[in-house]
Amino acid sequence: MQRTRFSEMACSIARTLDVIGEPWSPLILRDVYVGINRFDQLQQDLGISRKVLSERLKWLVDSEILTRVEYSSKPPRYEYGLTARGVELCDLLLVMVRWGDRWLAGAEGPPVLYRHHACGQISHVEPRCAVCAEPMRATDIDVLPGPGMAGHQEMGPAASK
Amino acid sequence: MQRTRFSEMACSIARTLDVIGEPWSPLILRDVYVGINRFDQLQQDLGISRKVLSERLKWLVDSEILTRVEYSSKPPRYEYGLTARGVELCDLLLVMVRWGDRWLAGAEGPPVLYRHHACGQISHVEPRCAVCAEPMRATDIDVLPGPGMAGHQEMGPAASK
DNA sequence: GGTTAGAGTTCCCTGACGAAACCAAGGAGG
DNA sequence: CCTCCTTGGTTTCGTCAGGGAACTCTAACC
Repeated sequence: MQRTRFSEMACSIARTLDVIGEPWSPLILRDVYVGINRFDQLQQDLGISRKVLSERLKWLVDSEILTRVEYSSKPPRYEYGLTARGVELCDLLLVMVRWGDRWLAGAEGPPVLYRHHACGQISHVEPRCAVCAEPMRATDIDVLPGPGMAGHQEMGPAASK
Repeated sequence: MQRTRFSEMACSIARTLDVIGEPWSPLILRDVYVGINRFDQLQQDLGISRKVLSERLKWLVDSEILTRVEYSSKPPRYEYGLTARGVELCDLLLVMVRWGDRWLAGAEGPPVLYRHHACGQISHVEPRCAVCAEPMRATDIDVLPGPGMAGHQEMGPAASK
């Protein structure tokens, strides 16, 4: 019995979820982003089984999210780094942080703060329109079929909001 | 043997992933957002098993992402809607769309387009700083321990980038 | 009564995850 | 030389989540 193949859906959300739609990959991405980039460090920081970590790392490298770089050849030793698409995927993490801080942090407040270089303030990301730079939330948009929708009938959100 | 409890980690990303860190919940969220909000519609659109759909819907309602509203009492009939926190979680979907369109759409182009009400253009979200409105990407920030980090040693990304 | 619609629930099997043990290839130190 | 440590895995076995298919319940309609 086959697991659902999200990569074959005519939906960018589903395709993205095919790459990163389980908890460990985003958390590994986050660790690599903050500089925790070796196998044992990752395993200890995340408390993940070595087996799952090994599989996830391979998946992320094969998906071109991470690079695997040999930092010592005798004996062979490896570090992981972000690719360009991996760096862009970190945007997703920042949005998760904002949502988690807002709704799940409780009275303790956020465990991690993010200081924006440009303004020097502790801040969160806000989604804005890439064209006009005004806020662009789910309630601010119409959803239309795109060129990649031809030939696909399922996952067909042609409905206008 | 217990699955890892991401909700107990001192990390907003992990906590968010505890709520929505598998593929079906974000896809259900998306469907409800575009107006596909009844059981059979969801099941058909997503091609998900009725069992998993039922479980995921219950989870999302219990997590206060979705509401379950009776639209007919004889016989009982239900629709699902977004809560305020559910609407905010849709930001995550828009970021997924942007990444998926950019890296996974291939030659066909994006399956779905998003038109921003304010400027009327087909657009994508761009993460910007909530304080100064300048772009705020993963490469634009320092990561610091926050108030919710006290008493937690694991998941401790105090490293400054 | 039979059929349809809507919203699930149950059962059995498969695939992913978790714990623990094990493995290989080196380097460092005695 | 041998032992221990480090690094980066791999293997095994049991648990948990997902998938397919069948089933259930409550109504409305003919």
